[in-house]
Amino acid sequence: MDLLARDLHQPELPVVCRSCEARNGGICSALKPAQLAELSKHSSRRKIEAGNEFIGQGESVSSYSNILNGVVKLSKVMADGRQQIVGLQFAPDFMGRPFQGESRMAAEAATDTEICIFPRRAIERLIADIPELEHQLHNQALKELDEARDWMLTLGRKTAQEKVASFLSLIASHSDPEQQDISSVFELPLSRAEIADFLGLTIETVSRQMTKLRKEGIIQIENNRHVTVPDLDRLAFAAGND
Amino acid sequence: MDLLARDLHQPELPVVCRSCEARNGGICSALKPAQLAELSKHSSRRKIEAGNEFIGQGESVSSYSNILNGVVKLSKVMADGRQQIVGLQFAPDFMGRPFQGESRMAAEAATDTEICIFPRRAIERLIADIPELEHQLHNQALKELDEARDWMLTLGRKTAQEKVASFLSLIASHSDPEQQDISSVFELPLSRAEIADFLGLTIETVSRQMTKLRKEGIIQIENNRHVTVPDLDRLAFAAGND
DNA sequence: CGTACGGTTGACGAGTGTCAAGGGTAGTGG
DNA sequence: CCACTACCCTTGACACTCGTCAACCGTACG
Repeated sequence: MDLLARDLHQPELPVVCRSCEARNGGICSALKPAQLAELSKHSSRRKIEAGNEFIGQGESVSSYSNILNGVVKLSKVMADGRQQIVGLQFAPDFMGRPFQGESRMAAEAATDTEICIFPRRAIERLIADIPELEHQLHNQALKELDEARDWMLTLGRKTAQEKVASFLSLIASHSDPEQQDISSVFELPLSRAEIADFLGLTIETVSRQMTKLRKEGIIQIENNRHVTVPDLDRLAFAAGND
Repeated sequence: MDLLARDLHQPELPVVCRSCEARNGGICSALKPAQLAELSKHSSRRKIEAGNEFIGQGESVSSYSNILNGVVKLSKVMADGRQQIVGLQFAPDFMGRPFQGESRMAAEAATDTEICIFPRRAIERLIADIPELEHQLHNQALKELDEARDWMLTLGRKTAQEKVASFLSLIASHSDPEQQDISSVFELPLSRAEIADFLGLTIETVSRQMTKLRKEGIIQIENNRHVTVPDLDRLAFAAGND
């Protein structure tokens, strides 16, 4: 509400940005309207269907983007096919690796996703001009570093059941920003195979642990993807977060 | 040589910094002599013995530091005592988490270590003034993020033998900057217990895999800590890096 | 000489992976 | 409307890697 009002008083704000879901949380919040206008001239929206890989591992990257909605998975693959998801990104995260031409992992839309694409050159010019922008990107990098290290603990030291519970906790925390006090209801953005690749397990083990959590009453499952968590504290406990 | 010559032509360079091992690689390389002089007024050197924990998990942090020499391990502990090392830092890495008062992990000297300490306020003032400094820190964060994600693949998808070989490869790559083409000789900075905590294994499994690599001729071991790798390519292959 | 500590080795068992079969649902075509 | 297929998920039986428990070794140190 407040934000819409502000928009009315800033008629110079680019039209395409006015209704942007990511403008207030993403990197664009570091930009002044004039700068946003300049950037928006070079940017474009794009819808990506679930399952679509839009950056390949080892591929050269000529653009950056903001996630407007949806979930993107970042994954690494070994030569023999073993795969590990090394990060999930949600709106309004920034994607792309400043100061590096080549991606060290693949990016794939886990759900239907919409992104706002900026050419590489435009972003790098802006970074040079606007310290606040680099500050924003730095903070996002630090956030992702924290998440990666938390997940290292999960991968290295937790049991299969704790891993699955940790994953469900993670998704729950990204689903219900408002009523995540006690219970939570959400759609899983990943298939069982993807969850396995995120947790360093097999499909079968993920499935068994989901069943076990269900039988213990910690979660309810409908349609494989729709999950209800009646008591988030119990789930956190099952995840090993005492 | 060249750098020493430059120092002679910049007499305003702080005395304590002139012989600093980290000055040309660490964050200090982003500073002009005058800024370095200002910062050095508030900085101090400190030696830390191996095994000494100097930042506790959940502790508030009032200072940042550069590693001058030695190896520092960053680790997380679960409530029941399970532990995971989430990063190793070598000279001239910067330590400390900008824009966050509390550490989410513990920092402990793995070997005898020397660091250069800066008060929190001084660094944060400098960051605000010098965009290049934030750029430097941003780059270090991105480097650590890459390393963390590489390690996620190791933790989630590699076998015990591949994990141990990966660890040895990592150490080798940080030991012999000059002759790491074919073979490598180095001292392990971590005990078996610490290696286990880094790899998400037990001491016994690490020990067994070391023995196995030794019997296969991929490594030679003396005194538990002294390791020789006759063929780094073979080690990389054993680590799953084809 | 005794103790402490870190590392190795062996025997055994638990947890997770592998392989295989089967169930549920959606989409397709007759 | 009903096969028929394809896909994802679940479940079971079994195997194997890795963890657990215990004994032992070598070195450092008092």
